[in-house]
Amino acid sequence: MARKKFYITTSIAYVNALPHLGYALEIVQADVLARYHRILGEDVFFLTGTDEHGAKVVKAAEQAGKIPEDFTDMVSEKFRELTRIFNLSNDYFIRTTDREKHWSKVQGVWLKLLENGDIYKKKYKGLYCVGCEAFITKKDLIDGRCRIHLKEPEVVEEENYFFRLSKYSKNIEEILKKDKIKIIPASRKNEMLSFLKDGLEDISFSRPRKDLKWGIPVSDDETQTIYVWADALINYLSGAPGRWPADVQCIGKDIQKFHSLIWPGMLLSLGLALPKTIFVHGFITVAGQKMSKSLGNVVDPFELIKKYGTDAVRYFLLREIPPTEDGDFTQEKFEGRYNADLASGLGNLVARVITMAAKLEIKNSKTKITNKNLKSLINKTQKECYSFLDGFEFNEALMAIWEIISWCDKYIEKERPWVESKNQKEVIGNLLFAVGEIAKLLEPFLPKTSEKILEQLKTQKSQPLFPRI
RNA sequence: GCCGGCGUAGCUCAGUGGUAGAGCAAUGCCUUCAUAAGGCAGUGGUCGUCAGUUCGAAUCUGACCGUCGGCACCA
Repeated sequence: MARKKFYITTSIAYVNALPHLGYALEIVQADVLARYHRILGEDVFFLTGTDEHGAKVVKAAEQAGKIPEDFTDMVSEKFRELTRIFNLSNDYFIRTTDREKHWSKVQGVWLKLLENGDIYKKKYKGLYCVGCEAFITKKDLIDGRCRIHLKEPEVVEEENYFFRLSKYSKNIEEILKKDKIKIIPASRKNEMLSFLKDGLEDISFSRPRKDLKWGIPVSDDETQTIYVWADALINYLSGAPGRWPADVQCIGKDIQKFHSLIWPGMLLSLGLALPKTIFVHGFITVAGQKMSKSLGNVVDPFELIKKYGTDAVRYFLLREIPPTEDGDFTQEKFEGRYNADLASGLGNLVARVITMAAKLEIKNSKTKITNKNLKSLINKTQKECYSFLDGFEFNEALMAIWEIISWCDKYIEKERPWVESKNQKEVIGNLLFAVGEIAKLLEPFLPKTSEKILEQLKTQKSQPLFPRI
């Protein structure tokens, strides 16, 4: 029998700025799911990458004194490095500047949409701010003036290609209502449904080449550049040939609309299958405030990892940040979690068990579980853990695992296995077994730590997993 | 403005009609195998405010206050 396929994607990161902790959350969550489904024996493909076109990137490149080609190479490499330091198990890293893999696919999709009659040319009327050298939206206005340049914008008309999204509006509404694409959490689905009530409008799919050179040219019209949606979303096809449809697409709440409305519209037009689940995570605030350059409170994941280690940061993101809501980062919260859960909890338990086993020369390979309560707790926890992961509840899954740790600490206190007795070896045997099971359960979340624990069980040499801060 | 979420111990949150819960932090005691780690016990809350339904409300209803999010071409 063929193995069940599992295709999971993250959004592709926009390379106008360096990676921050919020993006790390998304790739770590996706990594846990990918690793979990590999454990289930499924044929997993895990895709991530970078989105590299558009005016903002050109601007950021200029500010950095670089040409877009070099700038995007540099920033994209930073994101690739992020995947490495987080120990990500992604199978591919797609870049939208990849002409061979991505451009050709995008242009092919464009032609298909055109063939289906879903792309047409239309005059686009927009508010253009001379100061910004770009179209701005009503949101950018204060008293009818651009909030940056305090000038009234001009109404400018230009010709764009449009995608007939309106045609699929009813269809998309049905799809979301019937959970043919399951949006998690439900509150995000409701947002989309309320949006769909009024029906969707057609959306522009291109910009004049003169305004946007850094992008993929429209297949049969050199005067136009393909706009972000028709470019970036295609990465899910170009980055993993033969893998579509995705089982899970991990995204942030800011780009929900594109994934829950525009993307399904495109797929319907193309006659492709729909993604099964869209998982929408929240944002990370810093001491209750939005992370932003202007506030100067952007948390650099590279520095965090350098200071605390990969798995400590993974643990914080998965345990402290609610999966689908905003969560808060502070140094105090981070170190609190670290000391309480990782150093005193997991790390300390592993150390005391291994030390006792080593002293008595009890080989892990010969241990078996004799305590019925422990046995049923482990079985129960494994089931819970898997079902929490099916529901994207990473924090709950970790809490369940930590119950075993707590049980073991109580068990040690009660049995006092450092005192010589006739069941001393049996007790330590049970503990060794439990620690091994904890390590196995932790693999999707803290892969390196899991490995270290299993290694220590073999060598019986205790080394601190998480030195106390 | 419209729509939706939330407001429970110092902090983070669980708890959808029947005598208020967990983890962290703080306190006391016990213990020493272990990363000054572990165990036990207590402390700690008029469950946002007001009104209503009910024998009985954190839990249902309404109003109000506070807070957060959504309301398409920035991704």
